[in-house]
Amino acid sequence: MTAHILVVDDEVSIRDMVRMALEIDGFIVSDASNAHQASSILEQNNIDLILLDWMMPGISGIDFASRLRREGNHQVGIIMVTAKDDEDDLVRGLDIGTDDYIKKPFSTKELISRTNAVLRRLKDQPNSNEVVSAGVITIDSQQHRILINDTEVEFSPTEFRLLHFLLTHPDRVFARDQLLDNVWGNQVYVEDRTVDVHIRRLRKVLEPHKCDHYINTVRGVGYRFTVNKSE
Amino acid sequence: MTAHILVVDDEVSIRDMVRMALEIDGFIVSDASNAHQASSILEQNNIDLILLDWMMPGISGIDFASRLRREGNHQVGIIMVTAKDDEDDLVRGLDIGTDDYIKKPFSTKELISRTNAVLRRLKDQPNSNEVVSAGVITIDSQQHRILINDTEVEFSPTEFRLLHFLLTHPDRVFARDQLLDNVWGNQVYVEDRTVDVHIRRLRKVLEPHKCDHYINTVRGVGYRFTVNKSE
DNA sequence: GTTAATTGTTACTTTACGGAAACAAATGAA
DNA sequence: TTCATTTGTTTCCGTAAAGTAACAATTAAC
Repeated sequence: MTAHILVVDDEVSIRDMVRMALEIDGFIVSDASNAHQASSILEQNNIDLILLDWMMPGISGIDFASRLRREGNHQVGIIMVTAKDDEDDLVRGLDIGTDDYIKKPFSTKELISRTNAVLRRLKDQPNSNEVVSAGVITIDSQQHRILINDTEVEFSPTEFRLLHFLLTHPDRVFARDQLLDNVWGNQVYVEDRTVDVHIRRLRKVLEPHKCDHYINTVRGVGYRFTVNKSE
Repeated sequence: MTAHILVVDDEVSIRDMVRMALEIDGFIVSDASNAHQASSILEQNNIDLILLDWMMPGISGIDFASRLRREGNHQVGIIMVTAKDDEDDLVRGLDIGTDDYIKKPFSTKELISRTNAVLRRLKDQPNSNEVVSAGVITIDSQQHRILINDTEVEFSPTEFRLLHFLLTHPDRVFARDQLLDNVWGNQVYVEDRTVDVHIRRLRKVLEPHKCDHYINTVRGVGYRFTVNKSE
Protein backbone atom coordinates (compact mmCIF):
# COMPACT_ATOMS: atom_id res chain seq x y z
CA MET A 1 0.00 0.00 0.00
CA THR A 2 2.94 2.34 -0.44
CA ALA A 3 1.73 5.06 -2.73
CA HIS A 4 3.45 5.83 -6.02
CA ILE A 5 3.88 9.55 -6.63
CA LEU A 6 4.79 11.36 -9.81
CA VAL A 7 6.60 14.69 -9.46
CA VAL A 8 6.33 16.96 -12.50
CA ASP A 9 8.45 20.11 -12.49
CA ASP A 10 10.80 21.66 -15.02
CA GLU A 11 13.36 22.59 -12.36
CA VAL A 12 15.62 19.72 -11.47
CA SER A 13 16.44 21.14 -8.03
CA ILE A 14 12.80 21.17 -7.01
CA ARG A 15 12.23 17.67 -8.35
CA ASP A 16 15.17 16.38 -6.35
CA MET A 17 14.14 18.12 -3.18
CA VAL A 18 10.59 16.83 -3.40
CA ARG A 19 11.72 13.35 -4.36
CA MET A 20 14.00 13.14 -1.37
CA ALA A 21 11.37 14.33 1.07
CA LEU A 22 8.84 11.87 -0.26
CA GLU A 23 11.24 8.93 -0.36
CA ILE A 24 12.30 9.51 3.22
CA ASP A 25 8.66 9.19 4.13
CA GLY A 26 8.39 5.87 2.33
CA PHE A 27 6.75 6.82 -0.92
CA ILE A 28 7.75 5.47 -4.30
CA VAL A 29 8.64 8.42 -6.50
CA SER A 30 8.91 8.95 -10.25
CA ASP A 31 9.58 12.31 -11.83
CA ALA A 32 9.19 14.11 -15.11
CA SER A 33 10.36 17.51 -16.36
CA ASN A 34 7.45 18.12 -18.70
CA ALA A 35 3.92 17.07 -19.50
CA HIS A 36 4.97 14.76 -22.31
CA GLN A 37 7.25 12.72 -20.07
CA ALA A 38 4.60 12.71 -17.39
CA SER A 39 2.06 11.23 -19.77
CA SER A 40 4.23 8.28 -20.67
CA ILE A 41 5.04 7.58 -17.03
CA LEU A 42 1.36 7.67 -16.20
CA GLU A 43 0.65 5.10 -18.89
CA GLN A 44 3.35 2.73 -17.78
CA ASN A 45 2.86 2.95 -14.02
CA ASN A 46 0.15 2.83 -11.50
CA ILE A 47 0.45 6.38 -10.18
CA ASP A 48 -1.59 7.36 -7.16
CA LEU A 49 -0.82 11.05 -6.99
CA ILE A 50 0.75 13.75 -9.17
CA LEU A 51 2.60 16.74 -7.75
CA LEU A 52 2.28 19.12 -10.64
CA ASP A 53 4.04 22.42 -11.16
CA TRP A 54 1.70 25.17 -12.22
CA MET A 55 4.04 26.98 -14.57
CA MET A 56 6.01 24.87 -16.98
CA PRO A 57 7.37 25.58 -20.44
CA GLY A 58 5.30 23.89 -23.13
CA ILE A 59 2.13 22.35 -21.75
CA SER A 60 1.47 24.04 -18.41
CA GLY A 61 0.47 22.17 -15.30
CA ILE A 62 -3.03 23.52 -15.43
CA ASP A 63 -3.48 22.40 -19.02
CA PHE A 64 -2.09 18.99 -18.25
CA ALA A 65 -4.36 18.54 -15.25
CA SER A 66 -7.46 19.65 -17.07
CA ARG A 67 -6.62 17.36 -19.98
CA LEU A 68 -6.26 14.41 -17.62
CA ARG A 69 -9.64 15.05 -16.06
CA ARG A 70 -11.26 15.65 -19.42
CA GLU A 71 -9.93 12.33 -20.63
CA GLY A 72 -11.74 10.74 -17.73
CA ASN A 73 -8.85 10.13 -15.37
CA HIS A 74 -10.46 10.90 -12.05
CA GLN A 75 -8.78 8.28 -9.92
CA VAL A 76 -5.36 9.87 -9.79
CA GLY A 77 -4.87 12.62 -7.20
CA ILE A 78 -3.44 15.93 -8.34
CA ILE A 79 -1.74 18.52 -6.16
CA MET A 80 -0.84 21.75 -7.91
CA VAL A 81 2.40 23.47 -6.94
CA THR A 82 2.31 27.22 -7.49
CA ALA A 83 4.63 30.18 -7.10
CA LYS A 84 3.27 32.80 -4.78
CA ASP A 85 2.27 35.24 -7.51
CA ASP A 86 0.03 32.74 -9.28
CA GLU A 87 -2.39 32.84 -6.41
CA ASP A 88 -5.20 34.49 -8.28
CA ASP A 89 -5.52 31.50 -10.58
CA LEU A 90 -5.95 29.10 -7.72
CA VAL A 91 -9.67 28.89 -7.88
CA ARG A 92 -9.56 28.12 -11.55
CA GLY A 93 -7.20 25.31 -10.72
CA LEU A 94 -9.47 23.88 -8.11
CA ASP A 95 -12.33 24.19 -10.56
CA ILE A 96 -10.58 21.83 -12.96
CA GLY A 97 -10.71 19.12 -10.41
CA THR A 98 -7.35 19.11 -8.73
CA ASP A 99 -7.37 17.90 -5.16
CA ASP A 100 -5.21 20.47 -3.45
CA TYR A 101 -2.47 23.01 -4.02
CA ILE A 102 0.75 23.97 -2.34
CA LYS A 103 2.28 27.40 -2.50
CA LYS A 104 6.02 27.78 -3.06
CA PRO A 105 8.01 27.95 -0.97
CA PHE A 106 6.74 25.06 1.11
CA SER A 107 8.25 23.00 3.88
CA THR A 108 8.73 19.27 3.44
CA LYS A 109 6.49 18.88 6.46
CA GLU A 110 3.66 20.62 4.64
CA LEU A 111 4.34 18.61 1.50
CA ILE A 112 4.07 15.31 3.34
CA SER A 113 1.00 16.40 5.22
CA ARG A 114 -0.92 17.43 2.13
CA THR A 115 0.20 14.39 0.20
CA ASN A 116 -1.06 12.10 2.90
CA ALA A 117 -4.29 14.02 3.24
CA VAL A 118 -5.11 13.75 -0.45
CA LEU A 119 -4.18 10.07 -0.59
CA ARG A 120 -6.35 9.40 2.40
CA ARG A 121 -9.30 11.22 0.90
CA LEU A 122 -8.94 9.33 -2.36
CA LYS A 123 -8.73 6.00 -0.63
CA ASP A 124 -11.50 6.60 1.83
CA GLN A 125 -14.31 7.06 -0.58
CA PRO A 126 -15.12 3.60 -1.91
CA ASN A 127 -13.94 1.62 1.07
CA SER A 128 -14.78 1.62 4.68
CA ASN A 129 -18.55 1.71 4.72
CA GLU A 130 -18.64 -1.99 5.11
CA VAL A 131 -20.06 -4.08 7.88
CA VAL A 132 -19.04 -7.69 7.79
CA SER A 133 -20.21 -10.52 9.96
CA ALA A 134 -19.76 -14.21 10.49
CA GLY A 135 -21.63 -16.27 13.05
CA VAL A 136 -22.22 -14.14 16.10
CA ILE A 137 -19.41 -11.71 15.26
CA THR A 138 -20.04 -8.43 13.47
CA ILE A 139 -17.30 -5.98 12.49
CA ASP A 140 -18.08 -2.38 11.65
CA SER A 141 -14.81 -0.99 10.31
CA GLN A 142 -16.09 2.55 9.99
CA GLN A 143 -17.04 2.67 13.63
CA HIS A 144 -14.05 0.48 14.39
CA ARG A 145 -16.21 -1.67 16.57
CA ILE A 146 -16.74 -5.38 17.00
CA LEU A 147 -20.00 -6.76 18.27
CA ILE A 148 -20.43 -10.29 19.51
CA ASN A 149 -24.02 -11.21 20.14
CA ASP A 150 -24.83 -7.50 19.94
CA THR A 151 -22.41 -6.67 22.71
CA GLU A 152 -19.37 -4.55 22.06
CA VAL A 153 -16.10 -6.31 22.70
CA GLU A 154 -12.74 -4.55 22.87
CA PHE A 155 -9.74 -5.61 20.82
CA SER A 156 -6.25 -4.24 20.52
CA PRO A 157 -5.26 -2.81 17.11
CA THR A 158 -3.44 -5.96 15.99
CA GLU A 159 -6.16 -8.22 17.30
CA PHE A 160 -8.67 -6.11 15.42
CA ARG A 161 -6.82 -6.38 12.12
CA LEU A 162 -6.19 -10.09 12.59
CA LEU A 163 -9.78 -10.91 13.35
CA HIS A 164 -10.97 -8.68 10.53
CA PHE A 165 -8.71 -10.43 8.05
CA LEU A 166 -9.67 -13.91 9.19
CA LEU A 167 -13.36 -13.13 9.23
CA THR A 168 -13.29 -11.66 5.74
CA HIS A 169 -11.43 -14.71 4.45
CA PRO A 170 -13.25 -17.57 6.08
CA ASP A 171 -12.84 -21.29 5.52
CA ARG A 172 -9.33 -20.92 4.27
CA VAL A 173 -6.07 -21.89 5.87
CA PHE A 174 -3.34 -19.27 6.15
CA ALA A 175 0.26 -20.00 6.92
CA ARG A 176 1.88 -17.79 9.52
CA ASP A 177 3.83 -15.93 6.83
CA GLN A 178 0.66 -15.21 4.95
CA LEU A 179 -0.96 -13.81 8.03
CA LEU A 180 2.10 -11.67 8.67
CA ASP A 181 1.93 -10.33 5.13
CA ASN A 182 -1.74 -9.55 5.29
CA VAL A 183 -2.18 -8.37 8.84
CA TRP A 184 1.19 -6.95 9.73
CA GLY A 185 2.08 -5.79 6.21
CA ASN A 186 4.88 -7.04 4.04
CA GLN A 187 7.25 -4.31 5.15
CA VAL A 188 7.85 -5.48 8.67
CA TYR A 189 9.69 -8.51 9.74
CA VAL A 190 8.58 -10.29 12.85
CA GLU A 191 8.90 -13.85 14.03
CA ASP A 192 6.47 -16.46 12.81
CA ARG A 193 5.71 -17.42 16.35
CA THR A 194 4.37 -13.97 17.05
CA VAL A 195 1.31 -15.03 15.13
CA ASP A 196 0.71 -17.81 17.63
CA VAL A 197 0.77 -15.37 20.46
CA HIS A 198 -1.73 -13.11 18.80
CA ILE A 199 -3.96 -16.02 17.92
CA ARG A 200 -3.84 -16.87 21.57
CA ARG A 201 -4.77 -13.34 22.57
CA LEU A 202 -7.59 -13.34 20.09
CA ARG A 203 -8.94 -16.61 21.45
CA LYS A 204 -8.69 -15.25 24.96
CA VAL A 205 -10.91 -12.32 24.11
CA LEU A 206 -13.34 -14.50 22.19
CA GLU A 207 -13.49 -17.17 24.89
CA PRO A 208 -15.96 -15.47 27.23
CA HIS A 209 -18.31 -15.20 24.27
CA LYS A 210 -17.99 -18.85 23.34
CA CYS A 211 -16.72 -18.26 19.86
CA ASP A 212 -13.05 -18.98 20.18
CA HIS A 213 -13.74 -22.20 18.33
CA TYR A 214 -14.14 -20.16 15.16
CA ILE A 215 -10.37 -20.11 15.00
CA ASN A 216 -9.00 -23.52 14.05
CA THR A 217 -5.44 -24.68 14.24
CA VAL A 218 -4.33 -26.63 11.21
CA ARG A 219 -1.30 -28.43 12.42
CA GLY A 220 1.78 -28.06 10.20
CA VAL A 221 0.12 -25.39 8.12
CA GLY A 222 -1.41 -22.51 10.00
CA TYR A 223 -4.78 -21.19 11.07
CA ARG A 224 -8.28 -21.04 9.67
CA PHE A 225 -11.41 -19.11 10.54
CA THR A 226 -14.71 -20.90 10.21
CA VAL A 227 -18.10 -20.68 11.85
CA ASN A 228 -18.96 -24.33 11.23
CA LYS A 229 -17.60 -26.30 14.08
CA SER A 230 -16.14 -29.49 12.72
CA GLU A 231 -14.47 -30.94 15.76
CA MET B 1 -30.08 23.47 -4.97
CA THR B 2 -29.87 26.72 -6.89
CA ALA B 3 -27.69 29.05 -4.89
CA HIS B 4 -28.82 32.49 -3.82
CA ILE B 5 -26.19 35.15 -4.35
CA LEU B 6 -26.08 38.70 -3.03
CA VAL B 7 -24.19 41.29 -5.08
CA VAL B 8 -23.07 44.36 -3.15
CA ASP B 9 -21.58 47.23 -5.14
CA ASP B 10 -22.22 50.97 -5.28
CA GLU B 11 -21.97 51.13 -9.06
CA VAL B 12 -25.19 50.19 -10.74
CA SER B 13 -23.48 49.17 -13.99
CA ILE B 14 -21.36 46.57 -12.23
CA ARG B 15 -24.31 45.23 -10.27
CA ASP B 16 -26.28 44.78 -13.47
CA MET B 17 -23.42 43.14 -15.30
CA VAL B 18 -22.74 40.70 -12.52
CA ARG B 19 -26.41 40.01 -11.99
CA MET B 20 -26.88 39.17 -15.64
CA ALA B 21 -23.89 36.87 -15.77
CA LEU B 22 -25.00 35.00 -12.67
CA GLU B 23 -28.63 34.71 -13.76
CA ILE B 24 -27.65 33.30 -17.13
CA ASP B 25 -25.84 30.63 -15.21
CA GLY B 26 -28.93 29.81 -13.18
CA PHE B 27 -28.24 31.54 -9.88
CA ILE B 28 -30.80 33.48 -7.91
CA VAL B 29 -29.46 37.01 -7.46
CA SER B 30 -30.21 39.84 -5.06
CA ASP B 31 -28.31 43.08 -4.99
CA ALA B 32 -27.59 46.01 -2.73
CA SER B 33 -25.77 49.28 -3.22
CA ASN B 34 -24.42 49.59 0.32
CA ALA B 35 -23.73 47.67 3.49
CA HIS B 36 -26.92 48.72 5.19
CA GLN B 37 -29.11 47.37 2.41
CA ALA B 38 -27.02 44.24 2.30
CA SER B 39 -27.63 43.61 5.99
CA SER B 40 -31.36 43.70 5.67
CA ILE B 41 -31.32 41.40 2.64
CA LEU B 42 -29.14 38.97 4.54
CA GLU B 43 -31.62 38.89 7.38
CA GLN B 44 -34.60 38.29 5.17
CA ASN B 45 -33.11 35.75 2.80
CA ASN B 46 -31.11 32.61 2.91
CA ILE B 47 -28.05 33.89 1.11
CA ASP B 48 -25.36 31.40 0.14
CA LEU B 49 -22.71 33.75 -1.17
CA ILE B 50 -21.92 37.48 -1.18
CA LEU B 51 -20.01 39.20 -3.97
CA LEU B 52 -18.75 42.20 -2.10
CA ASP B 53 -17.12 45.32 -3.49
CA TRP B 54 -14.00 46.29 -1.64
CA MET B 55 -14.37 50.04 -1.86
CA MET B 56 -17.77 51.47 -1.08
CA PRO B 57 -18.85 54.80 0.32
CA GLY B 58 -19.91 54.48 3.94
CA ILE B 59 -19.13 51.07 5.38
CA SER B 60 -16.49 49.50 3.16
CA GLY B 61 -16.64 45.93 1.95
CA ILE B 62 -13.80 44.86 4.15
CA ASP B 63 -15.47 46.31 7.24
CA PHE B 64 -18.75 44.70 6.36
CA ALA B 65 -17.16 41.30 5.83
CA SER B 66 -15.18 41.40 9.02
CA ARG B 67 -18.27 42.46 10.96
CA LEU B 68 -20.24 39.54 9.57
CA ARG B 69 -17.59 37.05 10.60
CA ARG B 70 -17.19 38.64 14.02
CA GLU B 71 -20.90 38.31 14.56
CA GLY B 72 -20.56 34.62 13.98
CA ASN B 73 -21.84 34.36 10.45
CA HIS B 74 -19.53 31.75 9.05
CA GLN B 75 -21.94 29.91 6.82
CA VAL B 76 -22.24 32.53 4.09
CA GLY B 77 -19.50 32.61 1.46
CA ILE B 78 -17.82 35.93 0.71
CA ILE B 79 -15.94 36.85 -2.45
CA MET B 80 -14.26 40.24 -2.37
CA VAL B 81 -14.24 42.29 -5.57
CA THR B 82 -11.30 44.69 -5.80
CA ALA B 83 -9.97 47.33 -8.15
CA LYS B 84 -6.52 46.57 -9.40
CA ASP B 85 -4.72 49.08 -7.23
CA ASP B 86 -6.04 47.67 -3.98
CA GLU B 87 -3.82 44.64 -4.29
CA ASP B 88 -1.74 45.47 -1.26
CA ASP B 89 -4.70 44.89 0.96
CA LEU B 90 -5.50 41.51 -0.48
CA VAL B 91 -3.86 39.52 2.21
CA ARG B 92 -5.72 41.45 4.83
CA GLY B 93 -8.96 40.64 3.06
CA LEU B 94 -8.35 36.93 3.04
CA ASP B 95 -7.35 37.07 6.66
CA ILE B 96 -10.76 38.35 7.70
CA GLY B 97 -12.32 35.15 6.56
CA THR B 98 -13.44 35.84 3.04
CA ASP B 99 -13.39 32.87 0.74
CA ASP B 100 -11.84 34.37 -2.35
CA TYR B 101 -11.33 37.60 -4.24
CA ILE B 102 -11.64 38.80 -7.83
CA LYS B 103 -9.73 41.66 -9.37
CA LYS B 104 -11.51 44.16 -11.56
CA PRO B 105 -11.81 43.95 -14.45
CA PHE B 106 -12.83 40.32 -14.54
CA SER B 107 -14.40 38.12 -17.17
CA THR B 108 -17.80 36.57 -16.55
CA LYS B 109 -16.11 33.24 -17.02
CA GLU B 110 -13.80 33.91 -14.12
CA LEU B 111 -16.67 35.18 -12.03
CA ILE B 112 -18.71 32.03 -12.57
CA SER B 113 -15.73 29.81 -12.01
CA ARG B 114 -14.83 31.34 -8.67
CA THR B 115 -18.43 31.46 -7.54
CA ASN B 116 -18.90 27.77 -8.23
CA ALA B 117 -15.64 26.90 -6.56
CA VAL B 118 -16.53 28.71 -3.36
CA LEU B 119 -20.03 27.28 -3.29
CA ARG B 120 -18.64 23.80 -3.74
CA ARG B 121 -16.24 24.27 -0.86
CA LEU B 122 -18.99 25.63 1.37
CA LYS B 123 -21.31 22.77 0.64
CA ASP B 124 -18.87 20.28 2.06
CA GLN B 125 -18.71 22.07 5.35
CA PRO B 126 -21.13 21.40 8.15
CA ASN B 127 -24.44 23.00 7.28
CA SER B 128 -24.70 25.50 10.01
CA ASN B 129 -28.29 26.59 9.93
CA GLU B 130 -29.59 23.79 12.06
CA VAL B 131 -29.81 22.71 15.64
CA VAL B 132 -28.21 19.37 16.27
CA SER B 133 -28.10 17.32 19.41
CA ALA B 134 -26.78 14.08 20.76
CA GLY B 135 -27.34 12.82 24.26
CA VAL B 136 -27.47 15.76 26.61
CA ILE B 137 -25.59 18.07 24.24
CA THR B 138 -27.40 20.48 21.93
CA ILE B 139 -25.63 22.73 19.45
CA ASP B 140 -27.37 25.71 17.94
CA SER B 141 -24.90 26.81 15.30
CA GLN B 142 -26.90 29.81 14.22
CA GLN B 143 -26.86 31.21 17.74
CA HIS B 144 -23.40 29.73 18.17
CA ARG B 145 -24.42 28.22 21.45
CA ILE B 146 -23.97 24.88 23.09
CA LEU B 147 -26.37 23.63 25.71
CA ILE B 148 -25.66 20.71 27.99
CA ASN B 149 -28.65 19.64 30.00
CA ASP B 150 -30.28 22.93 29.03
CA THR B 151 -27.42 24.92 30.50
CA GLU B 152 -25.22 27.02 28.28
CA VAL B 153 -21.59 25.98 28.26
CA GLU B 154 -18.77 28.09 26.79
CA PHE B 155 -16.33 26.74 24.24
CA SER B 156 -13.45 28.32 22.39
CA PRO B 157 -13.82 28.59 18.59
CA THR B 158 -11.74 25.52 17.85
CA GLU B 159 -13.42 23.51 20.58
CA PHE B 160 -16.75 24.54 19.15
CA ARG B 161 -15.91 23.40 15.64
CA LEU B 162 -14.35 20.18 16.87
CA LEU B 163 -17.32 19.26 19.02
CA HIS B 164 -19.72 20.25 16.26
CA PHE B 165 -17.95 18.07 13.75
CA LEU B 166 -17.75 15.08 16.05
CA LEU B 167 -21.35 15.41 17.15
CA THR B 168 -22.61 15.65 13.58
CA HIS B 169 -20.60 12.58 12.59
CA PRO B 170 -21.23 10.25 15.47
CA ASP B 171 -20.22 6.61 15.81
CA ARG B 172 -17.39 6.92 13.39
CA VAL B 173 -13.67 6.92 14.02
CA PHE B 174 -11.63 9.76 12.62
CA ALA B 175 -7.88 9.75 12.32
CA ARG B 176 -6.12 12.87 13.52
CA ASP B 177 -5.43 13.90 9.93
CA GLN B 178 -9.05 13.60 9.08
CA LEU B 179 -10.02 15.78 11.99
CA LEU B 180 -7.44 18.35 10.92
CA ASP B 181 -8.90 18.36 7.42
CA ASN B 182 -12.44 18.74 8.60
CA VAL B 183 -12.10 20.99 11.63
CA TRP B 184 -9.01 23.04 10.88
CA GLY B 185 -9.46 23.03 7.09
CA ASN B 186 -7.23 21.51 4.49
CA GLN B 187 -5.27 24.67 3.87
CA VAL B 188 -3.63 24.86 7.25
CA TYR B 189 -0.93 22.60 8.46
CA VAL B 190 -0.60 21.81 12.11
CA GLU B 191 0.85 18.89 14.00
CA ASP B 192 -1.14 15.71 14.46
CA ARG B 193 -0.67 15.88 18.17
CA THR B 194 -2.42 19.22 18.33
CA VAL B 195 -5.61 17.24 17.94
CA ASP B 196 -4.84 15.42 21.17
CA VAL B 197 -4.49 18.66 23.01
CA HIS B 198 -7.80 19.97 21.74
CA ILE B 199 -9.52 16.70 22.52
CA ARG B 200 -8.15 17.09 26.01
CA ARG B 201 -9.45 20.65 26.26
CA LEU B 202 -12.82 19.54 24.99
CA ARG B 203 -13.00 16.75 27.56
CA LYS B 204 -12.02 19.16 30.29
CA VAL B 205 -14.97 21.40 29.47
CA LEU B 206 -17.33 18.44 29.16
CA GLU B 207 -16.14 16.80 32.36
CA PRO B 208 -18.12 18.89 34.86
CA HIS B 209 -21.23 17.94 32.92
CA LYS B 210 -20.45 14.22 32.97
CA CYS B 211 -20.40 13.77 29.25
CA ASP B 212 -16.71 13.61 28.48
CA HIS B 213 -17.22 9.90 27.95
CA TYR B 214 -18.95 10.73 24.67
CA ILE B 215 -15.46 11.14 23.24
CA ASN B 216 -13.75 7.79 22.84
CA THR B 217 -10.10 7.19 22.17
CA VAL B 218 -9.50 4.45 19.64
CA ARG B 219 -5.89 3.57 20.13
CA GLY B 220 -3.83 3.46 16.96
CA VAL B 221 -6.62 5.01 14.95
CA GLY B 222 -8.07 8.22 16.32
CA TYR B 223 -11.14 9.49 18.10
CA ARG B 224 -14.85 8.76 17.98
CA PHE B 225 -17.93 10.50 19.31
CA THR B 226 -20.72 8.31 20.64
CA VAL B 227 -23.48 8.65 23.17
CA ASN B 228 -23.70 4.94 23.85
CA LYS B 229 -21.34 4.13 26.62
CA SER B 230 -19.91 0.70 26.08
CA GLU B 231 -17.45 0.37 28.92
C1' DG C 1 -1.09 50.04 25.70
C1' DT C 2 -2.37 46.40 28.84
C1' DT C 3 -4.67 42.36 29.76
C1' DA C 4 -6.88 38.21 28.81
C1' DA C 5 -7.94 34.40 25.79
C1' DT C 6 -6.83 31.27 22.35
C1' DT C 7 -4.00 28.15 20.02
C1' DG C 8 -0.06 25.38 18.39
C1' DT C 9 3.95 23.22 19.98
C1' DT C 10 6.95 20.91 23.09
C1' DA C 11 8.33 18.15 26.82
C1' DC C 12 7.31 15.11 30.26
C1' DT C 13 4.41 11.27 32.20
C1' DT C 14 1.61 7.41 31.92
C1' DT C 15 -0.40 3.58 29.71
C1' DA C 16 -0.68 -0.61 27.39
C1' DC C 17 0.56 -2.95 23.15
C1' DG C 18 3.45 -5.90 20.76
C1' DG C 19 7.43 -8.98 20.09
C1' DA C 20 10.29 -12.42 21.68
C1' DA C 21 11.94 -15.76 25.06
C1' DA C 22 11.02 -19.49 27.85
C1' DC C 23 8.59 -23.18 29.25
C1' DA C 24 4.58 -26.42 29.05
C1' DA C 25 1.59 -29.22 26.50
C1' DA C 26 0.27 -31.70 22.58
C1' DT C 27 0.96 -34.21 18.56
C1' DG C 28 3.01 -37.44 15.42
C1' DA C 29 6.60 -40.63 14.07
C1' DA C 30 9.80 -44.27 15.15
C1' DT D 1 6.94 -46.23 24.67
C1' DT D 2 10.45 -42.38 23.52
C1' DC D 3 11.92 -38.60 20.93
C1' DA D 4 11.39 -34.67 17.95
C1' DT D 5 8.51 -31.24 16.35
C1' DT D 6 4.79 -28.22 16.58
C1' DT D 7 1.73 -25.44 19.12
C1' DG D 8 -0.15 -23.25 23.48
C1' DT D 9 0.67 -20.18 27.10
C1' DT D 10 2.83 -17.05 30.26
C1' DT D 11 5.88 -13.52 31.37
C1' DC D 12 9.00 -9.81 30.66
C1' DC D 13 10.45 -5.54 28.77
C1' DG D 14 11.19 -1.92 25.31
C1' DT D 15 8.66 1.33 23.10
C1' DA D 16 5.00 3.51 20.56
C1' DA D 17 0.94 6.00 21.51
C1' DA D 18 -2.04 8.78 24.25
C1' DG D 19 -2.61 11.94 28.36
C1' DT D 20 -1.24 16.06 30.39
C1' DA D 21 0.75 20.41 31.62
C1' DA D 22 3.58 24.22 30.70
C1' DC D 23 5.20 27.55 27.35
C1' DA D 24 5.29 30.90 23.63
C1' DA D 25 3.14 33.30 20.12
C1' DT D 26 -0.85 35.30 18.33
C1' DT D 27 -4.93 37.47 18.62
C1' DA D 28 -8.87 39.66 20.61
C1' DA D 29 -10.74 42.56 24.18
C1' DC D 30 -10.60 46.35 27.17
